[in-house]
Amino acid sequence: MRLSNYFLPVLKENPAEAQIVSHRLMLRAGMVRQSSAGIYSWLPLGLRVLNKIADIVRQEQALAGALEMLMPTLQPAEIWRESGRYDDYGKEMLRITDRHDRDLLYGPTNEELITQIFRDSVRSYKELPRNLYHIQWKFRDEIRPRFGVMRGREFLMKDGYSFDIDEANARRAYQKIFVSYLRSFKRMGLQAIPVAADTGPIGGDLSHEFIILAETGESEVFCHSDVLTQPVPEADYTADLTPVIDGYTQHYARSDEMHDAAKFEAEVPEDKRLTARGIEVGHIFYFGTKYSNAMKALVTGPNGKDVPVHMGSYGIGVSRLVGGIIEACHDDEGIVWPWAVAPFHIGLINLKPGDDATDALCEQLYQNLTDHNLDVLYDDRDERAGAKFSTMDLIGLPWQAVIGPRGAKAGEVEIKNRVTGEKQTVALEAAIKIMSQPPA
RNA sequence: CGGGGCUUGGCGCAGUCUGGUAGCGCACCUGGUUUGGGACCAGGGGGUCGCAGGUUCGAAUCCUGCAGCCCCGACCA
Repeated sequence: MRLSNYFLPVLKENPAEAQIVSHRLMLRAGMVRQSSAGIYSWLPLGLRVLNKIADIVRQEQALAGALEMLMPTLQPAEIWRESGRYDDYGKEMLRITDRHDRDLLYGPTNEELITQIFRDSVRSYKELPRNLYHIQWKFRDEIRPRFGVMRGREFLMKDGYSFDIDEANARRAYQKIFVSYLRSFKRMGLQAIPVAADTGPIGGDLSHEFIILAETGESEVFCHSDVLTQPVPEADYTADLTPVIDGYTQHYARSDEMHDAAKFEAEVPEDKRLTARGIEVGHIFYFGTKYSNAMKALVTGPNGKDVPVHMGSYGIGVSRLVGGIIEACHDDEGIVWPWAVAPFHIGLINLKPGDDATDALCEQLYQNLTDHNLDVLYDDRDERAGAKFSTMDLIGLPWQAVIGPRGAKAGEVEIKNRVTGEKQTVALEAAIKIMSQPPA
């Protein structure tokens, strides 16, 4: 992509309304614009990151056997009355009336709708297990939206739902998603800590929040530091996952909501106690037959009797992750994107557009990198060098490639590692080779 | 919803106390000089001061009401 053709409205100064770093940087880097409180437009650069995160989620969901679908944002009130949540949900739910005076709502989550779809289509245990998910915009009319996209009212969420014949099978479905979440966050360059979460009226041990560490996080995490060194498993979903899950869950790990100081001190040796702040980016739980009972989602079992299906639901805050990743990955100059979610891999800076040799070498490198399936943002604008450097640092692409008249004459490219700031001057071919890989 | 703060060109702000008809920096446009870390000079365009009402000869400034946004708390991916 040529920057001269792109829409990248960067801000030199910090917008007054943005208090936390990810919000400031997202506005400054031209990723989002606020529409109203907690509601954002995603500009081209921001949308690229959002899509990269969603694609990682998609790939990992597919490996775990989940199927993508797409449900609408607007749902009829009736099914929520069936489950009993229409009244329970309160003011957080945005209610809408159409021209025929029918009650609709902008979905804050999709248990009811997926349960309706499932019950209308599945009759036999032989069609189980199933795991269906979608990535769709949600709306929760938060009392106080804040922190940019981290706590928006409208947000993009991957939400998945599993259907099984009994609790034992549901537990297995839960484990698969547990593993897929560990893998997904890892691929995004994040260290996620699964912490025990409140299971509500269902009880049991099958609810976990996934929290990434960040200074500005809203949650406080208390855990055994060995949780941080647990291996992220291979995507082998035919294996017994229990040992992997136990590796994580055998140690104390809780957020402030569930924290038990006495238990923490009793179970965790002093030198292993980790207390840190974090951001909740995922939440999974098993809720048994809560919705299948209320909404009569029954299947006929092997014995010929109808039984309600056992369900679980699994959420990842896709739009929140954009902010979360920035909270975890930035420095004084701007964002420092992990390779896997970077909007572009490489920022190519032409220091002197109009200079024939410089233009030619830039074009050549741009073409070669693109041919290697790398995403390149080529700054071909007629701007001063300093402005280009600052913009590139701000938007945080993993590699910067700088070509000016000096280098063009020698056929050399200066490449900069955005993570370390380290620069080296190399020949064209070597530059391509180096920048094909994530910076160390 | 409770507490606090803010609202003046695209962005960041001053002016409000002590009413006199709007200013600064950045950005933008034109010309020139510059050109490896957010250039310089000259010229120029753009706001009636969140909205509504009131007081006054006169309101960004005083009064009343409303709205939006931000921060702290209770709630959430």
